[in-house]
Amino acid sequence: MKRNTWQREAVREALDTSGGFISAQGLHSALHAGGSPIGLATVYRALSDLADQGEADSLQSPDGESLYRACSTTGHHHHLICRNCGLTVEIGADEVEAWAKRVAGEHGFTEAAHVVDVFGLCASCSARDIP
Amino acid sequence: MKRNTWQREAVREALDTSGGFISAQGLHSALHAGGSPIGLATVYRALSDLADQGEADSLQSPDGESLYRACSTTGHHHHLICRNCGLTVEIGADEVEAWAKRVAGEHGFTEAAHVVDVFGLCASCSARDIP
DNA sequence: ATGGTTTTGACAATCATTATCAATAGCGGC
DNA sequence: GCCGCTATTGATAATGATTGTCAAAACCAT
Repeated sequence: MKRNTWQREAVREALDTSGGFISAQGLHSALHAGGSPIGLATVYRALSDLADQGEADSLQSPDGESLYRACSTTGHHHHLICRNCGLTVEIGADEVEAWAKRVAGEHGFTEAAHVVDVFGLCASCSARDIP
Repeated sequence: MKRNTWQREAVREALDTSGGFISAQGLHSALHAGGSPIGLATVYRALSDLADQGEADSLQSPDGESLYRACSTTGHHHHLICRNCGLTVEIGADEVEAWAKRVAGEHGFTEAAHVVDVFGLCASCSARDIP
């Protein structure tokens, strides 16, 4: 049976609040900064549970960290992420789904999963012009 | 100044031989199995050099390891990878390039880069078992 | 409130990767 | 070919994220 604990709620809420993608360690720091005595291991567990249940998305930062984010869209989708400020836009991508499935099929591959993420500079960061 | 050492050659050759994506640790094991006394740290350095020079592609496996591969196509391309045996097919993806650029533009993003990789089971691995 | 279980959290363990640094080995100049 | 300078190597320590351990605490149906 699955139980409801304030720790899980805290993680869920912190995720919602953060807005963009954040690491487990980062979330733990944020929670501690907010006065919560939650343990690091618990944050990892909660995040991985949320990800399993589809309540959170996860992806790997370019340097190998796992990042998490509360996703509003419940179905399968991808992300457009500002590499400067972290602003994230959820994007549906039927086009890409179809393409991935077709390409996999053409080469005899089955059980195709895919990783599709777009990184760029959002409008305001572009305007401000980053080096 | 950059020097040519048999170690770097060994890594380059092992990469060519391997065919698919392989981890630094895996390459090191393979080299040792072949009798080479090359050091692990050296393999890491050589791989990261090759990746910098564009002689190798690198990507992160779903579980966070960095994988490397000698890429035959010099230009921009993506990969279709067997998650069981590592067989890799290089795929051009004009469709996806166009899509990524368009989606980024629609949201005011600039300097869009993208990560697009498809993981699946290749024909022979599909035919053989796998639960 | 009670009991049976799940969950927590401090800490150890693991795993990939990077840094350290003395010893080694390319390479240009002789 | 031989010297010397310096980049490179490699054994090992260090790092940093993540996972495992397990007794104590918390949850929930009764």
